[in-house]
Amino acid sequence: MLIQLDYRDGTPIYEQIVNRIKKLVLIGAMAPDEPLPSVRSLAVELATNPNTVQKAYAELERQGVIYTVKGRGNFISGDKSLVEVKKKEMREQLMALMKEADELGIDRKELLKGLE
Amino acid sequence: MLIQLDYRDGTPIYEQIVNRIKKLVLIGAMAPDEPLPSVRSLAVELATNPNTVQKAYAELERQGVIYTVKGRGNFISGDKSLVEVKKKEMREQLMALMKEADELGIDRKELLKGLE
Amino acid sequence: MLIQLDYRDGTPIYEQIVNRIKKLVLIGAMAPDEPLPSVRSLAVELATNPNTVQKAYAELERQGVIYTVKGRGNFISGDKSLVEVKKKEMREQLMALMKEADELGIDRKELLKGLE
Amino acid sequence: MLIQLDYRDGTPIYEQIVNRIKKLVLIGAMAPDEPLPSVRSLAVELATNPNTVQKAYAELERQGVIYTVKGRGNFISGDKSLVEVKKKEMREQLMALMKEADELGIDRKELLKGLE
DNA sequence: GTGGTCTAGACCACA
DNA sequence: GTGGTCTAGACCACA
Repeated sequence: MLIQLDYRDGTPIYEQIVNRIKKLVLIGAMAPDEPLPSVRSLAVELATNPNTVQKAYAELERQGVIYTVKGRGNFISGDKSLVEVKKKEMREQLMALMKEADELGIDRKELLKGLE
Repeated sequence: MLIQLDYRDGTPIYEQIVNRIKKLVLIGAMAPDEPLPSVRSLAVELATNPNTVQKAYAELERQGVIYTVKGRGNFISGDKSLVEVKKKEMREQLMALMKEADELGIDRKELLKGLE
Repeated sequence: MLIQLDYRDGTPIYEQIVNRIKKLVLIGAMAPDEPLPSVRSLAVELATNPNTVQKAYAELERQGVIYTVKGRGNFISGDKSLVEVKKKEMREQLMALMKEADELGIDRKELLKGLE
Repeated sequence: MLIQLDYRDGTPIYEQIVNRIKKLVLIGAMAPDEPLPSVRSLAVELATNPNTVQKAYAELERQGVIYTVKGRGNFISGDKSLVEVKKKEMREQLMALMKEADELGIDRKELLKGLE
């Protein structure tokens, strides 16, 4: 798996793993029901602790990105609507930004110029 | 000062203080060279630890939002370009968002629809 | 046999097999003394590990739902009172629920409204 | 705090802690914004590992039962609707039970007799 | 082999 | 002092 950790950046390792895998799923690099590397093997690959990978996988399962089968491993969920969820999140971020701009008297048009 | 802390929201208290004061300055609620409440008095007002307020003020000084005069207190910087700095930050956020959208194959136009 | 496993749902596979077979017996889909598929064939059918099916059968035997004849295979028990046992279990669950409701000050009548 | 662990029972310790605290909140034994014992002190009290308590608290926060303030501690959420949520859960359990009874040809009235 | 839980203990940010 | 993250390693259920 193409996961690169950045030990300098402040975000926790387990969170970096979560984000990376979510990204891989979002861009379609990992197909539904495709198995993820085992907790232990990924830990070795990333030179980190199995507990840390475990924490990342647990969070991914909680978010519905993957599912776990005891004794078998972890697999990508078939949830195709993940991109839709992401889109919604981005819309919310944009609207919050626009609201902030308004409060500061910054022109929306100017802010968005050339972004389309 | 009109600062309301939200203990439930996860962001550290010192960061909430920083954000609130930046906001107050940005919207013009605090004029250049206006004094801020002393560390101790604000700590009392917010029912928090003086260390926390101190940390917030240090961060604000680092960002150039306020300046400290030893023995006299803390004051709002006269930096009128603060809004400009903010605008630049917002542009960067927007460009990062657009880049992410591209990676996920989300149409920029669709994402920005109705925001102007 | 009409057994469908759900790998996404968290319950262990051997337990799903146990539950499914108990259900089949309870609803009368499997008659007393009827033979069950062999461990190996069911394992193949379910694309799972023979150990898993073995564990499920052992548990079913422990519960008295099936019986094993060495060299011949596994068979449904003639225990017609299985439904009675189930009914008793359900009563116990209901009474535990009612007890919990009492502790929380939830009205039993309200909780049971429209269920008869 | 009145928390008793049962090391014999199979449910994980962290989950027992979660359940106990939820119960205490549900029955009103702990008021909103009341502080919980610190991770370390509860670990000592229960003769368990701080990580285990930490895991329980993290889960409680995820469920909205408590909220965390870094450097200060954990506090009970003011969510009064917790009982409502619980009631809804119990209704769902009851309806599932009734459905199962129907499938087995068990009379609902008989099953519910004397429970009100 | 695979995931889940737990211990013992360290280090860090925050208050 | 308080919570959050992480390491190193053990033990267990499950497949």
